[in-house]
Amino acid sequence: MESEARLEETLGLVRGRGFRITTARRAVLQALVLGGSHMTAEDLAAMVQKSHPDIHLSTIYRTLESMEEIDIVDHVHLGHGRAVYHLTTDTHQHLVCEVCGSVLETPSRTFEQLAIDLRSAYGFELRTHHFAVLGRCKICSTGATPPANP
Amino acid sequence: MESEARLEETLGLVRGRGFRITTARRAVLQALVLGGSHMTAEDLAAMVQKSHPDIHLSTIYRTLESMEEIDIVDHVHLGHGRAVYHLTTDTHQHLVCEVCGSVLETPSRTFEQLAIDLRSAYGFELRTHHFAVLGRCKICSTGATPPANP
DNA sequence: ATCTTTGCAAACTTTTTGCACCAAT
DNA sequence: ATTGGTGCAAAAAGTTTGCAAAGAT
Repeated sequence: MESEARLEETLGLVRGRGFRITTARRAVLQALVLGGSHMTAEDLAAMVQKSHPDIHLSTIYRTLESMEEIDIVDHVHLGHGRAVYHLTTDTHQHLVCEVCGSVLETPSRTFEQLAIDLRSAYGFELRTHHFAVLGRCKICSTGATPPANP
Repeated sequence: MESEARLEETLGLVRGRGFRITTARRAVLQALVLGGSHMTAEDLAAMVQKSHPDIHLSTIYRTLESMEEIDIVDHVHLGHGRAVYHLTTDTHQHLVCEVCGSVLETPSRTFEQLAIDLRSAYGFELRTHHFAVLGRCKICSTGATPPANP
């Protein structure tokens, strides 16, 4: 099983950085491995609590925070408040439809040219996969309300 | 005065859409015209309250909501919670440094190629100037912690 | 044994809402 | 005179924190 190996590898990193391996951390990382890459803290809590009902939401937040410190996890704000979390090994972008809320993934490569442009024009180092791109998905953009974009 | 004209023009749109012109709306739109394009609701409240101390923050939010409905105002989430608001006539992008928080503006044109790519690959209509781009500014990216980006 | 991490409850921040009053048309 | 807008206070929604107890090393 690929995902098992991925979990163990990640746990190795955690230990390597001097952090303890706890039930909560194992469970959260497992949920991140299995659950895809648009999981909110609450999604993760729900998933984790299926097997470990007393792992508290605040523990999820603290775990995520620790994992971000050591670059194992990253989060993205999809626009309307709640953040979504994913393993840093998932390198992709989110295209979020602001009409229907659907999320499309695209490889980071799509943003390479933009990164180059911003670097040369402004010295700005784009952190791809740390922001969501808003717009309208194929279905919603061909519907009644056309995009109000120039 | 250019900004006066801009305010009156905007108020015309408000009236044209069947919305009433109130002291609060005039004041908020004025603040948006004068205050630049990274103003949070609180920033706007502070600005408005200099001359109209009893315009409540909740009124600011409701005004912004109404103005968004009729496409006069748009907002962007800069990552860490609070949203910033701007007139839709300000068409530019925000490059937000996730280390120092500074905000750089870039013309929408910078994102034209990306918009074209996303449209052809996914049928996704990018809404430029509705998202913030996170990364590290020139100063912060040459400092101690290098960007963790491939 | 030590020092991290957790559970809980409570605080916090940003935004939204219910309701009675006020004001623009 | 109507009906839409506002002030206030209180509720949501999402996240963070203080503290004492539990758990990993």
